[in-house]
Amino acid sequence: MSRRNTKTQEAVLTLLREEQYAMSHEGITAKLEEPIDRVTIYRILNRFVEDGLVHRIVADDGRQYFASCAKNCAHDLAAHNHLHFRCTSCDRVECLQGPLGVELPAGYRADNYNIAVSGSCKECREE
Amino acid sequence: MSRRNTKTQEAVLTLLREEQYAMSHEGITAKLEEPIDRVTIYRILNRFVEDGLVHRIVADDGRQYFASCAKNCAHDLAAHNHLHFRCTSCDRVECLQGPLGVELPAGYRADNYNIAVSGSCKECREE
DNA sequence: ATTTTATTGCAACACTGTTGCATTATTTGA
DNA sequence: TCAAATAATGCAACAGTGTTGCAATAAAAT
Repeated sequence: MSRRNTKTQEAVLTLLREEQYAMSHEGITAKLEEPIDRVTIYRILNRFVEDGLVHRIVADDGRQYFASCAKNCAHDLAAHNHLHFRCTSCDRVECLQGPLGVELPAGYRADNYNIAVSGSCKECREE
Repeated sequence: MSRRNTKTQEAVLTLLREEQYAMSHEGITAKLEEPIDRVTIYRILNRFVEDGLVHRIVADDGRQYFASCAKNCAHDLAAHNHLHFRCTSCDRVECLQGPLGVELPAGYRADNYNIAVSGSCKECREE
């Protein structure tokens, strides 16, 4: 199951790398110049997550957001252990600051961290 | 919009209070003796959340889970600032330990904390 | 007992994300 | 360079979660 290079994948990855916010499928669709099928976008994103190029955040609106991984964070669980903030006004999701001291009780194993706080971001509050 | 007492609401609240895990709509339906309409359950749960009787967790499967609030946590945002763990084997969601030191950058306001970690719980790992 | 209106149940919908399958396009290797 | 193998795409259809509209029901208030 080796990967192939395609324009569509390139377009999505470039978009995610340029954007400072985590993007939902909806946001990605909106920003793409050439329209790409909804299903294809989801499949591309899932592949990126599998390959560790992108990380997946489930915000507290229950939707998936995707953000380009910082370099070398591929498959590094700890690197995904940071805070995500969703602004309920502008609906942007951003990754904030470094790792949090989230500790599980003995005997538990974490496979995925999903730390999502929602509220109003600085920009929206200043308006 | 004052509230009225009904058997259905009583049944759902009792269920949530007896259960040590946070429950999804699905789980609630499964445990109810008298069947209650899906829509009604959602409406009851949303009312409970509004009234601060129950808190809502969005796990990293994107689904809503509901847990009876500890006494006096009603509308107290800080009290909801704790870790939620979803076991991907037994699919149970539990509320773990005390508040976390989640700090937002200056200018941000948090309206909702949703800290969800998934993995394997102690019980499932011991099997 | 009667009125008021919160609650319920049904049908229908909106939305997110996935699966199946035929078609297209990238790789690979002769 | 061309042909075969197969990854990626697009369309249709589906599954699941959660919501809204509306008529029927039932709790509370008079």
